[in-house]
Amino acid sequence: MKHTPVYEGLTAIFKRARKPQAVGELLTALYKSGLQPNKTTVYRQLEKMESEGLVRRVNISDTNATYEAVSDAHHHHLVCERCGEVRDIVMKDESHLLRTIAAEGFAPKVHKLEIFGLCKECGADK
Amino acid sequence: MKHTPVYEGLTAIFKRARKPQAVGELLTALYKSGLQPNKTTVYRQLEKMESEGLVRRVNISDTNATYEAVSDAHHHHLVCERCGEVRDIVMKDESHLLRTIAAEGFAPKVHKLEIFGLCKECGADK
DNA sequence: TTGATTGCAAAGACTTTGCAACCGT
DNA sequence: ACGGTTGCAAAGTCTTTGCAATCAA
Repeated sequence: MKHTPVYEGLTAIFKRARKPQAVGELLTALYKSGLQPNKTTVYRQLEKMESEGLVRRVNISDTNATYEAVSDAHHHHLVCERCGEVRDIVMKDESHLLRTIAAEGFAPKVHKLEIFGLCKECGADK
Repeated sequence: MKHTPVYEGLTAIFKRARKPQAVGELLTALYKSGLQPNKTTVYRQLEKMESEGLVRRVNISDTNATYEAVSDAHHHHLVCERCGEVRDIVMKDESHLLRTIAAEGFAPKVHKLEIFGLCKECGADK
């Protein structure tokens, strides 16, 4: 694989990102880091990084492709509907979930769980 | 609320649908039932039905808005990546999930769980 | 009658594709 | 040199909006 500026820029951004990144956010972040790649290039790099297993697409937005680093431990997302904060949450035990699925004869590969609601701060000052 | 043909057509389709419906599928189904509404009308009716709490949007596709009837019991989706089949699955006990979330101080409103993998048939003939 | 609904065309947003130029190895 | 990468423009999809005409209550 080639080490191009955009590739390394994206890798660095994902490394320090504390929440999933939309394509537009990634583009902005790249500009801030001194690169000005074309939007097309970002799409193509993300496609490449996804096929390499470095990032995965997440379902927190209906309208914008959003990615996060795969290196993170398996987790899900708490999405605040008011302030937009996205926090990772680790389920302590998913065996019950997996057992239920297995009973259906279904072979799960990936599952995506997103919880929408109000975060601690937004739920408090209401 | 008005009882228009498209509205009633959509209601009937959702009633007999065994899986979430993409906008395109809904449009096709409407045509088959003798209606030929404009695509715009379908989008607008879905928007209205969602605000009325009759349907909800689901996350099984990254590119197409997909809806299901709200009347269904709370459940999640098993999505076969090979044949595209979508089956509902009811989790017997979600209290563990809810307890974990509560520990974060987060007030959940809705959560969406989609499991992608191979259904019984597609997993077998491989 | 009156406000909601509809169709059509146009605009909008996001994403993908084609192709020539460019860059890293 | 060679294959992957990039930028630009164009095309493609899905979705939304404006507006006048139409329809249901």
